Amino acid sequence: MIDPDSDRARYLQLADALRARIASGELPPGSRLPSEKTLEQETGLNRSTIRRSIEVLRAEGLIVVRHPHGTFVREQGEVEVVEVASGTVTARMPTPEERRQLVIGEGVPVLLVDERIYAADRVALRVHQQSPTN
Amino acid sequence: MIDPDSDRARYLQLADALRARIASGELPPGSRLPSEKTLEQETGLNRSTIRRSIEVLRAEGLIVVRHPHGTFVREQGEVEVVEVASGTVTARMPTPEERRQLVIGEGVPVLLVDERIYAADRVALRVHQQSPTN
DNA sequence: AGAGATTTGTACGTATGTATG
DNA sequence: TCATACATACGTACAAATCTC
Repeated sequence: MIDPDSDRARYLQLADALRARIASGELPPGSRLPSEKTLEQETGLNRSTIRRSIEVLRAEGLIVVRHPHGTFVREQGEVEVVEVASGTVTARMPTPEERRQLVIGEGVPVLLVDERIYAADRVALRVHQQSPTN
Repeated sequence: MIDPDSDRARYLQLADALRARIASGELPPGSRLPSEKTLEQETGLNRSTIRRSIEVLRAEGLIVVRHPHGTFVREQGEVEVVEVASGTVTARMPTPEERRQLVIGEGVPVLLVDERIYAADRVALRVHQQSPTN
């Protein structure tokens, strides 16, 4: 599965492989990835290299690591819809303080609506034209 | 500066220290951080540990690494304002493909407006009160 | 309560490669 | 050619948190 002679770094190859297994549904949301030890055995890679792959997927917001339970495919929870009539909307990664205060997982950006801030995995913004078509 | 006996992990202590130096303006946008070797000497930490700190700041979108020039405080470039009359706005980290196609740096999320996608460090959304005739 | 197994977290060391100036 | 600086990848050891017996 991993080609040590490839131009592509091994940790990226493994990240690609795991990402593909998630995207395909083989590893559905909530499911646990193989443990680091298992991945070592399956791939022949060093544990440090395995962990770098995991870091990549964490930064992408694809997985969450729960110590010492394992590494899990992120589940999408309830999304609150916030109505926005006017303002400026931007997004960025949260500061550590914002991460703490709003309890934001790794790899999850924040949505900024003027002065308001929302965790992007729990809030979607609804921009109306005139009246919502409900 | 780094307390090896602290409960807080050393790589997080260093990340905190560098983040503070950036926030204070001591390391302004565009400036180069000390090299890994310099940080090793200054902190007494192992290079691997130094690099973990750097990774933290990269994931936060605070810095960019240009191999082999150095590590630099991210500069905010021109921000295009995109007018949005209606739709649903969300944000998430980009996929690797999106990163390539849109040339998005590390630690930069994307803004999704229905089917449209924008790099969050180059685009801000302007939501109208009364929409123009689309 | 205790022991042991499992799994991730932290931190060190070492070697070599890649890219730029 | 040489020096600098980041990148990759291996290895080792121990710690922390949780679960099971």
